[in-house]
Amino acid sequence: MQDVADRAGVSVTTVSRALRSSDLVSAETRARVHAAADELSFAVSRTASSLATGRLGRIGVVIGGALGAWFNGSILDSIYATLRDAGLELLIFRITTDAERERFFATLPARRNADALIVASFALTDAEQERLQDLSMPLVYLNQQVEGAASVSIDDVAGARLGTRHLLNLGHRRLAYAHADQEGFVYSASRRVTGFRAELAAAGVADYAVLSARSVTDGEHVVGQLLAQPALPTALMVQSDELAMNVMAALWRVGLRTPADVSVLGFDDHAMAVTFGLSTVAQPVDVLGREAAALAVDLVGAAVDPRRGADRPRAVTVPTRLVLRHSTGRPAGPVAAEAPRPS
Amino acid sequence: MQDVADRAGVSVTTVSRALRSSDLVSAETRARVHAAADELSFAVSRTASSLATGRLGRIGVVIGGALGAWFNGSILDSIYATLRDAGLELLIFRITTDAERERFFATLPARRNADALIVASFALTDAEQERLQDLSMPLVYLNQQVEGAASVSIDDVAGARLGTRHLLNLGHRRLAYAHADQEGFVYSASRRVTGFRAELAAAGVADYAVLSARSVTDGEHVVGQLLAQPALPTALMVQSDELAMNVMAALWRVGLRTPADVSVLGFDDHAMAVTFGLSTVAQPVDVLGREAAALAVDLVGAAVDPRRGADRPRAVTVPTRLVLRHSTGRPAGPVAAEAPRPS
DNA sequence: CTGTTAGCGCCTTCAA
DNA sequence: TTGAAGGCGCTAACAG
Repeated sequence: MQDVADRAGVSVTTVSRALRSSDLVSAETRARVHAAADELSFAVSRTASSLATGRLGRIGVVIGGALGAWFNGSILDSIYATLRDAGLELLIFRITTDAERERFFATLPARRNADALIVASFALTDAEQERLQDLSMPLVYLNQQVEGAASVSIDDVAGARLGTRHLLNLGHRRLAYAHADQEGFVYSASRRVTGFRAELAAAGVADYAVLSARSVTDGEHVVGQLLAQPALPTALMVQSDELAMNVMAALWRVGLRTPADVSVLGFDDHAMAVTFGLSTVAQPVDVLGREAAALAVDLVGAAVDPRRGADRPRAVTVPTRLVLRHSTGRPAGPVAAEAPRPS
Repeated sequence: MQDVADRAGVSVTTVSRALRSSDLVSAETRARVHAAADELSFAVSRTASSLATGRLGRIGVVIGGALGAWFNGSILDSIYATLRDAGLELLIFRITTDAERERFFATLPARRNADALIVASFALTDAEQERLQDLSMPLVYLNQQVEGAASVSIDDVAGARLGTRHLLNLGHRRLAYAHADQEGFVYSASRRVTGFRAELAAAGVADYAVLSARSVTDGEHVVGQLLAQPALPTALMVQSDELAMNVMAALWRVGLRTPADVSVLGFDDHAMAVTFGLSTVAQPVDVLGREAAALAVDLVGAAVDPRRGADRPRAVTVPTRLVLRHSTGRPAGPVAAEAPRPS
């Protein structure tokens, strides 16, 4: 910075101000400084300014599971975009194993290393939540409600009801719900089955089964259980698109067609859902990420300037919506369904 | 740090050393310091140490396209894991639009903000490459060869030949290759078609077509062109799994079965390929990411301590391999193919 | 093995 | 509108 100052014939202070486009610098001086900086292709060291200002300019995101997983990748995309617009960096804390989890909460590497933390779809224990409070830094929870903390989430119950209602409206009266055993630390969409049950109860339909898979990839097992029912359900709601697609593929393999033989409805709106024509309850990941990031940015701002504290609601709920493609249709009956089928 | 020092009854210097587990501190002192640090739940500020040491402890990754895209997400996963083991952070520079691209190369935000840069599957112009050289920081290219720079990549030509040979070995003599128009700045696997052609030439097979899609999602268009051939090709090699899956789905929709009517072979080994039984030429993303990160770490080390310069080869090539599932089989003939089919 | 002394590069008073 | 001085928290010589 000293060299820029020399070249522009001003002091470092002025360079600092000019580069941050402070209005305490005359337009002319500012131009001169910028020119000098360009010629020297000088860039301010974020590290040094962080040290001086006490603000890191960085928001941490705690992610459970692989970054390549659909939800994680998508959410990172929208968080990234929002932070970037705010001139902030994204710092990822990925947690994939129990060991990593323990280590994260033991050492809290985010301490003094980010201005705020977004906890993305990661089911925390009470102890872990408290531990995070100790960080005494702004916290935003994503798809997880925490007493007194800022959060952004979808309403899983409402979403599942929405989907179930669709199946009901199509005329299905013998249904099933499939979910994957939760993998421990990753956020579990377990409230969805509650919505499924509630909607059926409200409609007076009691003929349904709840099936489970060992993993999100285990469509076979779901189909196995489906076939074991006294009478084959005509519609199946699945906890996530990923599992739903595995179920669809398994269904096709045993010669069952969707939706002619069984309707399949997913949840999420996974990138590949379009490809295979999976109808689904869409979760607006882009909105989720954007809102969470915006909240984090706000909270950081509020921490600096307490006057603008409550700009934004602290707990926002983002609506889900139904996306109809080709995997749901009327149950087979006197008049055969005519929706396009994959086989 | 001062408070830890007070509590442990030593100087800040000693605290600093103890916390970095320097062997210049007695075991006893170190224990005392660690105890004090724990009690105060103190964490070293990376920002401050960066400023003092001149090393950022951070590796930048330039990524073209969405973080949620399969390749990007997967590569980030393996890079992350390797960096984390080395105690380094990951800083993402995502570039999705031309505007972002220009801005990135104009401002070079990575300058003074990362110790090294990994350029992931992002086709750079010569001017852009030079611009990066100006950064004078260690550079590692991923799936892109740059004169004199470190790189990690697969051999696209060899991979495509491998896949083509498989189709040939199955008995196919009328083939097609499908690719998506490159999206401009994202890395293009255009060398793959070269491998396809070369292998066919070597086998003396001249009966083939090259089809193109407008996007990676546009399976319909590929199928349209496929059906327009004088005689339906019995096997189709596709540039990427994502496009291949869209093609498969389109094929099924028009009533063509894989592999009974046409074999489909992808390239990548996308996470969803298993689900839909897509045979493919696997690209080992985990190895790619790990090697690239390791190379970056080495180069940073070498920059500090020039003695250990050439530990690791500067241009590594990672082998692809064939993964056979259910989308490829013998062409229909006197004896019908019996591989499982999705319909 | 431990402490003292100087910065790292920037930003924020305070003065001019 | 500009500059000078001091300090952010840590680490790297240099002593001892």
